[in-house]
Amino acid sequence: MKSRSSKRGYVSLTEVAEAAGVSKMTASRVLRNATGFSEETRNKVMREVERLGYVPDRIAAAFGSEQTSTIVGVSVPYLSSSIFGAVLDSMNGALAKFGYQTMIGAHENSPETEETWIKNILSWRPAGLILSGHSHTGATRELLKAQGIPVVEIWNLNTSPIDMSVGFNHYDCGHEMGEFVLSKGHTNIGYVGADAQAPGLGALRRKGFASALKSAGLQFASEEILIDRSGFYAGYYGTENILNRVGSLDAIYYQDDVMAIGGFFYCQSRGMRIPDDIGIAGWGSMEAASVLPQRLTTTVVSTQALGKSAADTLIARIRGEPQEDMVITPTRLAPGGTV
Amino acid sequence: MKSRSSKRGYVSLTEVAEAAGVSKMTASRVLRNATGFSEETRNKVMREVERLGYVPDRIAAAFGSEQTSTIVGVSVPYLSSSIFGAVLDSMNGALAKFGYQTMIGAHENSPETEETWIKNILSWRPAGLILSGHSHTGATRELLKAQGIPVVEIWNLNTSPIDMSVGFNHYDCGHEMGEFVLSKGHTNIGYVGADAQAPGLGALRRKGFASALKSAGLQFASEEILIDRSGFYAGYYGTENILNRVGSLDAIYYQDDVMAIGGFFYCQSRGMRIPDDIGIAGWGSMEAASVLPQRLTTTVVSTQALGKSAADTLIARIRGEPQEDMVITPTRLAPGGTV
DNA sequence: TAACAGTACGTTACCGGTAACCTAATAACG
DNA sequence: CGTTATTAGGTTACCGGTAACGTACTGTTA
Repeated sequence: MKSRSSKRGYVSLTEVAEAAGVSKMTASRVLRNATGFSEETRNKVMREVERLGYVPDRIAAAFGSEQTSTIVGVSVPYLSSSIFGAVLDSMNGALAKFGYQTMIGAHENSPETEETWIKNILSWRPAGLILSGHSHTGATRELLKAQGIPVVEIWNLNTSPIDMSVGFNHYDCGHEMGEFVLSKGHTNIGYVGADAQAPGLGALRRKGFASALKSAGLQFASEEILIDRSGFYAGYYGTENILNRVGSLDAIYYQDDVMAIGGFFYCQSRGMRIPDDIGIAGWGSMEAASVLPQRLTTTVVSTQALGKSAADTLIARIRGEPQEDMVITPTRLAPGGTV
Repeated sequence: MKSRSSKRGYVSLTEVAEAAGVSKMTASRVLRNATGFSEETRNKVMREVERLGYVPDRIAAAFGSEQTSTIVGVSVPYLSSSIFGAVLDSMNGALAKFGYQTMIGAHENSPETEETWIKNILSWRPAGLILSGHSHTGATRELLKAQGIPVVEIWNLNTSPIDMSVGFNHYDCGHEMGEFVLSKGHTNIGYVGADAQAPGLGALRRKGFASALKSAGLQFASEEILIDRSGFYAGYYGTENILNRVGSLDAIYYQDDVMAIGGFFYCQSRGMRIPDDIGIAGWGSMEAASVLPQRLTTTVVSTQALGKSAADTLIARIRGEPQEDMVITPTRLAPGGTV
C-alpha cells in the first residue's frame, strides 16, 4: 500500500515520473495543471500518483517557485471571541476553497505582539495577510509596505490602509446609535466598555456616539471602561459601577452586545424596567441576545459578509485583479425594544 | 534602510555571512543557536543581521532540514465557538512560545472534511497535529499512523488514540451530573441538545447521564436534539419544543451551558421557578452563566488547562521526550443553584 | 518542398537553507 | 613534549520541486 523509497519515506515526484515513464518536469506540469502535455500523459501520471499515494510537498514547491507560498496569515485580537471566531470561520472557508492555508495569530490588541507575529509569519513567504488590529506599529507599516505583500485590514474601514481595508465604519455605527438614543428622548447617557490592553474598536464607536451627543449639546454623563476583556460579567459589573457612581442614567451605550446583555441582567436584577427606567444599546447582533425578553437595540453586522469579503478581496489582489482599496461592509441599526 | 540584492529582494543568509566575513554555514549556526562558534563570531553575525534586516526564510529552512517544519496543524469543529476559541487561544499561545506556527482548519464535525484538510496540511510537513474531531475516517487513522507524525486528539479522552489523547472524560461528566440530578430527587428528566451534522461530544455526556438514570431504573423522559449548532436560541427553542411535547419535566440536562442558559430564559419567560418548578443543568462553565440570577448547575472545565496541556504534550512528543499517551484534564461538578 | 509555427516533451540550473563531513588550531593529558 | 581530545569554522552535497530554455516531431503554408 505504501511504497517508501526516498529518505523521508515519502513518494517523491521523481518516483512518480519514473513510474509513469516521463520526466519529472512533465509530471510537475500535470500536477500543477499547467500546459504542455497530452491527455494520455496526464492519465499515465495520475494513475501513478494514485497508485503510489503521492503527497505533494508544498514546502519544496514554495521553495522552488521563488514566489510566495499558499499561506495566508490572519491575525485577530483573540480567538476566544465569538465575533472574531465567526469572521475567522467564514474567512477560513473562503480561503480554503481557493487552496490557501490559514496561519493564525492572536495579538491581544497589542501592536507590538502583532509586529512580532508579522515578522514571524513573513518568514513563511505568505501570499497575503489579513490583519484585524486597528493600530499597527510604525515598523509594521514600513515592513509590510516595503515587502509589497497583499494586506487586507479588516474590522474597521481604514481610510489610509497599508494596502486594502474591508470593514465596518465603527465611528458611524456609534454616531447613528447616538442619534437614535437621543431621538428617544434620553439625555442622561452613560457608556460602558472594557479595554484589556490597548483600546479596541469599541473606542471608535464611543467617539461616534459622543459626537452625536455633542451635536445635541450633550456629552456622556459618565463613562466606565473596565480594564478587562469584554464579557457578560464585565457588562454586568460595569453597569453596577457606573450606576453606583452617578446614581441613575436614562440609557447606557455598551461597547458590544455581550456587555449590553450583561448590563441588561444587572438592571433586571435590580428591578429596573427596560426601557422605561433605563435604555440599553449594544453593537454586533450577537446570538446571545436572542434569549432576552425584548429585542436588543443594537447595530446588526454580518460577520459572514465581512469574512468572505475580506477573503475575496485578498484573493483578487493576489491574483492581480483590479480591486477596490476600501470595501465597506454594511451595518444596520436594529431599533429593538430596549431603548 | 533596506538593502536588496537577491532576486526576491530579500537579504539572504549568504549576504549576511559575507558581510560578517564568515561562511554561510557559520551564520546559519549562529542563527539557529547551534554550537560551534565563538561569542565574537555571534556578535559579528548578529550585527549584520540587524543592519541588513535579515528575515529568515523558513520555507528554505524546512526544505533544507529534510525533517519537518515548525508548523502545527490544529483542527476544530468551528472557529466560531467560544469554547473552542478559548482552547485555541491557549494552545496557540503555548505553541507560539516554542516557535511553532498554527495552521487552522474547521471540519464542522465531518470526518470527511477533516480527512481532506489533513491531507492538505500534511503536504506542509507539519511537526505535529492537534485534532478535535472525535471520530475520524479509517483512511485518516491509517494515513496518520503510517506517517508516524505526532498527533494529539483533544477534547475527549480517547481510550484508543491514534497517537496521544488529551481531554475530558465526557461520559463521566454526564454520569456524574446524572447522579447529582437524581440525588436532588428528580425523576422526570429530559435532554436538550443540538447536532448540526454528526454527533459531537455532547452525545457522550448524554450517554453518561443516561447510564446514571439506568442505574436508578430510569431513562430520559424525552430527548430533543435539534439539527442545528448549539446556541442560546437553540437552547431556548429546544426547551420550548420538549416542554410542549411532554407537558412538564422535573429537570433538563443540556448539551452545554449555552443551551442551558437559553433554556433558563425560556423557563423564566414562562414564569417557571428554577429550580422549584424545573431544574437546569449544563456543561462547560461558560462565562455567559455569570449573569444569571442563580449560579448555574454545571460541570466546570478548564479550557486553558486543556489547551496548554495539549500543546505541551505535543511539543514533548515532537522533542522525543517520554510522554503519557493519555492525559486527562480534570473537571468538577459545580452544584450551583439551578437544580 | 523548404520554411515556419506550434505542441509535447526533456535538460539544466537553481531556490536558501541544513546535514554531514573535514580541517586547522588550541587545550588537555600522561 | 608528543599524542589525543575539543573547539571553531569551512566545504560540499543535497533537499524536491519549478523556471527557463532547448529539441524533437508534427502539421501548415507559400
